[in-house]
Amino acid sequence: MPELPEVETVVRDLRPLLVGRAFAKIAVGRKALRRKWSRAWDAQLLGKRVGAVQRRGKWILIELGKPWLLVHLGMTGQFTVVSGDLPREPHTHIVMTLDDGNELRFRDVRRFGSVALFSMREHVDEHFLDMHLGPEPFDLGADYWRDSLQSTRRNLKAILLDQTIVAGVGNIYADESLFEARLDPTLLGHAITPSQAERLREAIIAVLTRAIERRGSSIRDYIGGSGLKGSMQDEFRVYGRTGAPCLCCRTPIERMTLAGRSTHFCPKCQRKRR
DNA sequence: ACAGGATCCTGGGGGC
DNA sequence: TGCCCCCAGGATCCTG
Repeated sequence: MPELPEVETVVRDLRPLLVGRAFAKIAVGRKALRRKWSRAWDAQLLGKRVGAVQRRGKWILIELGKPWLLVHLGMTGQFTVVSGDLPREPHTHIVMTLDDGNELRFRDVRRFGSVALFSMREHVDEHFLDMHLGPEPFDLGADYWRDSLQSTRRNLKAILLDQTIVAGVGNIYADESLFEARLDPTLLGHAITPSQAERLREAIIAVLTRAIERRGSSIRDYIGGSGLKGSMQDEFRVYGRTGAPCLCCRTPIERMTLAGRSTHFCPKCQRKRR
């Protein structure tokens, strides 16, 4: 569900509500998330004060002095701070009561998300190294990006979804970026010219930046850290617009499966050229 | 090296 | 109303 813009929005929403707050109480449901909650983490969290809230790729990082909480929203995760008076919605798996009466809640219908505690920041960074998490899209070096594309025979859609090449892009923004760059999603990385690579790099940054300004896309489950929805879904140019006219040339948007994910594109604007 | 499929889950929507 | 099938902002594992 949430890609970089949605995760960034959650982080920006949570930051003012969490920094300086301490955890007074923890309640964890029985159903496991992608990582099982360790009871030992309760004691490590209680009484700790939040020092910082950060994002890396699609990951949320919360500094608690020495320990760090690492959260991934999966497909349907919601991470919000709300008044403790509000009823808990179904599928709320973790509730952390804050010292101001609010609650930090993790809700996730499909439970593809994960929440884990690391005893120190270095362990979080090691975790990212282990998974070979790629650079942030905004820090993508032009040379690194071009070389990454040209050294593989995979198609552009698969490359964009690969978190080890660039972190944070998911199914929606991969499609929107490819349209922005007017590139065919089936083009192979090694066939990309330097100028096409650069166009795609700039397109990713432009699309993600606009999406962050819109607080991300709320299609089904996504809400920000304070419960507000995003509005980027109103500006999709290809994602979810199968059969609808291309906003540039009126050609019906097509849909195909690539890298196991539905892929939306304009067959005319994104046509392969030679 | 890479594509494709299955898996982990739950719920919504469409067709019959 | 019920049932069945397909679909979903992700990531990982296995097969060919």
